[in-house]
Amino acid sequence: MKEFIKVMKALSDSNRVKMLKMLQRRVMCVCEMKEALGLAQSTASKHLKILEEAGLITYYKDGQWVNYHLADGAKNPYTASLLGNLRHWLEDDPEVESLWQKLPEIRRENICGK
Amino acid sequence: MKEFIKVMKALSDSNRVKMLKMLQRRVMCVCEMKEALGLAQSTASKHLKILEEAGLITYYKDGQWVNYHLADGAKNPYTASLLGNLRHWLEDDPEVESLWQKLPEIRRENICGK
DNA sequence: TCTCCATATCGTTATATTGGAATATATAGA
DNA sequence: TCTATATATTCCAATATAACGATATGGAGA
Repeated sequence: MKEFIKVMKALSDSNRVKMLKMLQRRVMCVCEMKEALGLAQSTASKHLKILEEAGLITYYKDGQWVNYHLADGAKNPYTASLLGNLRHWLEDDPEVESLWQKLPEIRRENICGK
Repeated sequence: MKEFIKVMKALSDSNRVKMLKMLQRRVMCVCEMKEALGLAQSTASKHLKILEEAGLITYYKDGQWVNYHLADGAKNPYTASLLGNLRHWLEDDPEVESLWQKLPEIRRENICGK
C-alpha cells in the first residue's frame, strides 16, 4: 500500500507529470528541466528525486551532469503500467504540447554555464 | 492535465484507496465505510466526495442511505484504466485483506441507528 | 408539521507539500 | 590544489490536505 501511495503522490503534481512527458521524448539533465518548466534549480532537483524514489525515473551520471530518463518499471509493480498509460495519456494536453514544442531549443550547452 | 491530477490526488490517500478496494466487493453506504475504516462520519463523507469528483465512484440514493459504487469509467478518460488496474493491484495487501475479511460483519443495520 | 437519522458541510487544528534562496557536495579542468 | 559549474540539501514561508467535532440538510415516518 505504502509503495502504491508513493507512486500516486509522485504523479499528483503537474510539474512532475510534465517532467515525465518530456522524458518520454528524450533524456534530460536538471538544468534543462528547470529551464523548460521555469522552476528554481532546487525545486527541479527535488521533484526529480520524488519521481526517482517512486521508481518512475532513473539516472546515470556523465561527468558533472546527471541524466534522467524514464524507468523500465521493473523496480516497482505499478510503474510499468502507469508509464505505459502515460505514453498515450495527455498526448493532446496543451501544456504538454507547448513544452514539447520548445524542447529542441532547450539544450544544456545554451542554458548551463550562463 | 487538471483532470488527470485530480484523479491521481484522489488515489494518493490510503483511506480512499481502501474505499475503492472495498467497493470492488460490494456497494456500501457512508456509515459502513466509516465503521470499516474507523473514521469520523464527516471524514468518510469527504473522502467519498473526492473520489466521486474524480470520477472514480458514483452513488444512488435509497431513502436516507447513499449507496456508493465504483464508476464505469466512461465519465473520465483515466478512471477506466485505473479502476481496471486496481482490480489486480493490492490484491495481496495485508490492510486490504483484513478489511475484506471483516466486510461481511459490517452491515448498515448493525451500525447505523445505534 | 415534527422528529429521527443518514449524510453533507463548516470551522478549526495538525501535518504535509511546494516553492525559492542559501548553502553544501561533487566533478572537470587549469 | 584551486576554481568553476551542475546538482543536492537545508531552511523557511505559503499553501494544501486530513482529521475531528459541531452544525446543517434532506428524506421517512409518526
